[in-house]
Amino acid sequence: MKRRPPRADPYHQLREAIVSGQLHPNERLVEAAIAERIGAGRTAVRAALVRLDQEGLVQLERNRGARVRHISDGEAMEIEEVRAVLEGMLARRAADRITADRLRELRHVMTQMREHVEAGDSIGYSELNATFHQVIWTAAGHPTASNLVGGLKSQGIRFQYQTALRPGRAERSLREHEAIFGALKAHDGDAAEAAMREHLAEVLDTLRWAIDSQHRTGRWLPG
Amino acid sequence: MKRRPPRADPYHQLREAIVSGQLHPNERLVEAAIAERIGAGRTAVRAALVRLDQEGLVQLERNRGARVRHISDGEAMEIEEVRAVLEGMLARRAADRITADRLRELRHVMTQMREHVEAGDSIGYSELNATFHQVIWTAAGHPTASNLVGGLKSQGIRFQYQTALRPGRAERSLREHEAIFGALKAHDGDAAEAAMREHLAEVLDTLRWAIDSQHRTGRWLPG
DNA sequence: CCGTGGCGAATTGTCGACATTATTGAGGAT
DNA sequence: ATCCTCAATAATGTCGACAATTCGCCACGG
Repeated sequence: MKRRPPRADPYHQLREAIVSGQLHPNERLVEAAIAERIGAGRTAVRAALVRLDQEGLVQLERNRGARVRHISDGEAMEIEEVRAVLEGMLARRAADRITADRLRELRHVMTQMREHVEAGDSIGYSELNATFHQVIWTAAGHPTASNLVGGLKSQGIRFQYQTALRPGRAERSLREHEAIFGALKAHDGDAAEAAMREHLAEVLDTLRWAIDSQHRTGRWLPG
Repeated sequence: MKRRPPRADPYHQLREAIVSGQLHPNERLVEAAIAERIGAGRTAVRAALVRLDQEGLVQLERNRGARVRHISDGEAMEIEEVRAVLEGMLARRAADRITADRLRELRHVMTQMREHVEAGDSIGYSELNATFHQVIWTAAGHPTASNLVGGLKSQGIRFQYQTALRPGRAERSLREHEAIFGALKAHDGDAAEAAMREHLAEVLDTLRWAIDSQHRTGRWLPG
């Protein structure tokens, strides 16, 4: 069951184009060009840019237009740190409140993840990964925190740094998700938060590896 | 007719008006009226509303205009929860990195806080309180987390619920800040996070008290 | 050779006008 | 009295045009 982007409004289109890497960091976003590209008026594009600026995906300078905001190495790590703290809290809450339905859902997602790992499809795995976490957010019943983590540009980071390329990462990630699932199933808040934190600590470690890897392979300009 | 101040950024003016309570929750925000009120064009006001919507201070419905977003009791508590987690992390980091200058600054703020408490000036105290926390954010050197907590509408909450009215709250709050300061001075990350969490747990408790108090004193419509 | 200053193209910021959409209220039928 | 219809009204959404600003480019002078 595939679902296409909910709307074709400039905001979602631009957001998708940015986090998916179609638009590169520091690339200039000219209102008229975008408007024509996606078939909308300049007004709508402008509103979208304001939103994306507030969200941190775009940098908007007065009289100078908009650029795709470049996420530095340090900032990428900061984002993952924040994510770890917030998702840890969410996992703890989710352990108390998760329903049997949601647990089934998670199990289903994990089954698919396993298949994608075995098939070597890291892109599909990444999407399922996002789904897995989102189900937990929902189960936590904490809209405020969910919106904050959802607003973090972590999927953009995964793309920018290709963290999935680390050898053995997928298998390990899978085990970590299983640990989280186990804690949720047992309704053990402490364990859930711990497992989630451990998982995201690994993600952060992989991010460090990816950064280091980029530096070794010729991207010597520090971000 | 009064001449409006020529330099008026609609965004900041509106934001201030909202968090300070000049504009009430659910109050409708008509673009033309605001534009004339603060002497700006409708375009600028519109952009400001988009930003405030993204920030969560304003609710923007398509073809229906904007309202000051009403923060429900539950959401207020959620916000404070998130704040506790994030500020806890920031306090931990600040303990490692804080400089002597910043410590002096904090001590100075605390001295003023003490004076305001003794003078019974809870409004001035509230502002100093905000300053105290902001200094810690700066010391933590973590822009990502700082921006997130800064974006939370916690000062609006303080206003909406009048948490400072709780008997003995100010004195207790003062002691909690001293504990945080002590941990930072000792560069003890664990203690700093613990003290900050304890402080914000107390804030949350006071918030519960304020909510309950409001319900008892005649605001029977649940938020 | 290098800094300087000023056209000129490109792009953004702002305004006004108009189309589109919700909301309100009166009036009539049941 | 209640509900429905439908015009009147008010507010938002969108577009086009124009002013203001930035930036690249090139001639000019030291």
